[in-house]
Amino acid sequence: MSSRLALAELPQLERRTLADTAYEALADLLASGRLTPGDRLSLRQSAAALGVSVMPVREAVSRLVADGVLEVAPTRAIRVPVMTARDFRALAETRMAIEGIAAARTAEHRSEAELTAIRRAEAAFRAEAESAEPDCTRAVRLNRDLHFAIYAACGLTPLQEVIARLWLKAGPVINLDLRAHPERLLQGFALRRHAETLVAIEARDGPAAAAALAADIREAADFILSRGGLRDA
Amino acid sequence: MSSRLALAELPQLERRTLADTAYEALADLLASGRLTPGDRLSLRQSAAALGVSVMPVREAVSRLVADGVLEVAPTRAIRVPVMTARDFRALAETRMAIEGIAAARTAEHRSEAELTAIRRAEAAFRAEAESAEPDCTRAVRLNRDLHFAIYAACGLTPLQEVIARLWLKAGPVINLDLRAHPERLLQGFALRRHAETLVAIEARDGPAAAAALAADIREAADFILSRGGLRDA
DNA sequence: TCACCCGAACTGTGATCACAGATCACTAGC
DNA sequence: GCTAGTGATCTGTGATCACAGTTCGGGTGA
Repeated sequence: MSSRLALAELPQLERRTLADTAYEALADLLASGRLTPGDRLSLRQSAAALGVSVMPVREAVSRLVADGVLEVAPTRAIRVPVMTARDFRALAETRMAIEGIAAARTAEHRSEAELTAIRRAEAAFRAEAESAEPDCTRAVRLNRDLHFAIYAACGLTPLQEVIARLWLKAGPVINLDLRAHPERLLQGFALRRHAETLVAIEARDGPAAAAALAADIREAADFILSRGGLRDA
Repeated sequence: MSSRLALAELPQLERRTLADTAYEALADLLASGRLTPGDRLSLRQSAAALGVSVMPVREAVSRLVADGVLEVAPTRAIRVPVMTARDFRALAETRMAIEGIAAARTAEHRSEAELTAIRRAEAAFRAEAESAEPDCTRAVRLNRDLHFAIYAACGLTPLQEVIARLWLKAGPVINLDLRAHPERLLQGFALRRHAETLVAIEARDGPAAAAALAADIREAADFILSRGGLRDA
């Protein structure tokens, strides 16, 4: 047929189910901290809010439960898990190890284009953090963008997916803390570690990139733990 | 009440839904290689086989899809993903990195009881592999037991969960290969690496444990890739 | 004033039905 | 003989209903 070539250029249009949409909506609620540890979630209420039946929400929730981002209590209530300080520490250590690996690989494998993207993301976060009136919500998103710009260049898709799930799990705690204590952002804690990481990636120094990024995670976690907002183990 | 203490000793009995059971049944099918890459899965047929309605199966499948262990094709067909050689290599490299970390942490933190458990698991696998007529299915299970005995001692629950998901994802490919080429087991490839890992853990040598375990994963992956059973990227 | 109990309203879980789209065997037309 | 089309049957997706267990508020008892 004459249209063979033209048809070949058509992008595969993705199939989005209502469950996918519901998943993203809930994940966003969690990642942005509007759903905080201990909060309960009702299938029917969520469904009503999203304007669909319970079915898609049910599927979305079951995925989030499988990820450990939500949990069903023995009483069958769905809620955001309340992490103990011990749990949070373990999660942070896991993130330091795994995200450190990704940063190291990025430092060793990154292309120039990827380096440019990382530089741009770092600059965007810095601009927000150093601005006269930083917007916390925006800063959190830019911080996430920077981290994932780094992980995207590591060359290992499964590793990225693992990290994305860990972030989803840590999201509620981190954002809850940030909303309660936005001053940390102003002190530019993360800025130095980000700069160190960027320098290491530029220099193709894997171990240094891993160390700097792990330090970033550790300091953020230490800060949150020092606030004492988490339940003891 | 007088029975307060006695009641406190009761273990919380877990609530098992049909969806949980269906999930385990399907996961077992995948991990044991009875469901191989490319196979299609029907909700209704699976439900009939399990003697339940489609609902629990649906939920189980949606979890497995979220884990990347199953996928829904754009035609809405559910199937076991067919990995390209490139995908499998990326998965293996991710596993080498992450499971290496776990092994290193185990070497540095393990208790004597955990070391004993690991020794026992290693001996069990060795006994099966060196027996006159090794049973492949059994050997695969013992190999898994050994690896997870190591990971269980790493002290980081989130890390263990991450690894479990990676194994589920790699399961179909590995088991498919093993069923097609059981001779690798007989040659005792893995035995040396297991022994090296055990020695390193005994000596509390983290880097050595990570290297030995990563080598175990790499050699298994290389063997499978050399068979050419996987589609090119 | 406090503890208890009962019932209404809610919870997640599972089954069933409805529907649009995909498959596949088969046939009509060239 | 081979292709295009057609209809029965299957697919996953979503909505709805049924049910048992939980939660919570209001009343009754002491």
